[in-house]
Amino acid sequence: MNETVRAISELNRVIHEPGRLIIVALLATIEECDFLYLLHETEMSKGNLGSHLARLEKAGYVEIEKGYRGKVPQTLLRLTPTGRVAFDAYRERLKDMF
Amino acid sequence: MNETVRAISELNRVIHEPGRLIIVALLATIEECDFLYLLHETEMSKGNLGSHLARLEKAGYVEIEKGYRGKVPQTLLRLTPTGRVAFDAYRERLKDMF
DNA sequence: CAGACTGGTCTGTGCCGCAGACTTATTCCA
DNA sequence: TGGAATAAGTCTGCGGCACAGACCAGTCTG
Repeated sequence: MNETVRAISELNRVIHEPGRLIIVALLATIEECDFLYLLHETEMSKGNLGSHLARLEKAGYVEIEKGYRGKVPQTLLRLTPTGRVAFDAYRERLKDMF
Repeated sequence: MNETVRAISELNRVIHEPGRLIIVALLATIEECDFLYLLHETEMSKGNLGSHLARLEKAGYVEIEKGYRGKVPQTLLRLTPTGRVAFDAYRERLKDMF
């Protein structure tokens, strides 16, 4: 098995999925945002976005903080340190690929 | 929608899937090989490899030529020009991403 | 001629991406 | 003040896909 093959087969599948890759890439640059921002930016459906976020949280890559802005509920999303490490590692593997 | 998001959401899903990405990346460098070479190199199961190849053929990215080596059947795999273009485009998008 | 090897194909299963309906709470407006 | 509209998600169901492994047809080997 050559190095390219190894690099690809070791890609982090949680991050590799385009829907989640978008989320992680966004959070990596903007630090923090709310659900609606992601909803508009990604153009996903609410259901899809919600499930991707749940998956990222389960993996320990994203922190989901449910709170209020005034009386309106608001969910804030942040990349965890673990998530950032995983994302950086993912990008390194991509570079190895080519 | 920012540029990174756009680049990711326009990624070619056929190629993006790691199983097929391995196949395409291999074929891009070695030009031609047979089924068993891929089988060993990728460490996939036969069923999985066969279905990925079928999908790539359907997309017009890989050419599957069934023939014989002596009396033993042999299937040769090649990237089509379309496949090469698609792969190059995929890599360009990845570069745009970061 | 039995058993092993080559070179694949077929079938089944379980997970996952995705959309949209549903929910609860608040605010706007006539 | 009652009803529509909006915010902010959650829940449910469907279809498709990745993947493994059983199966098969032909060939070689002892």
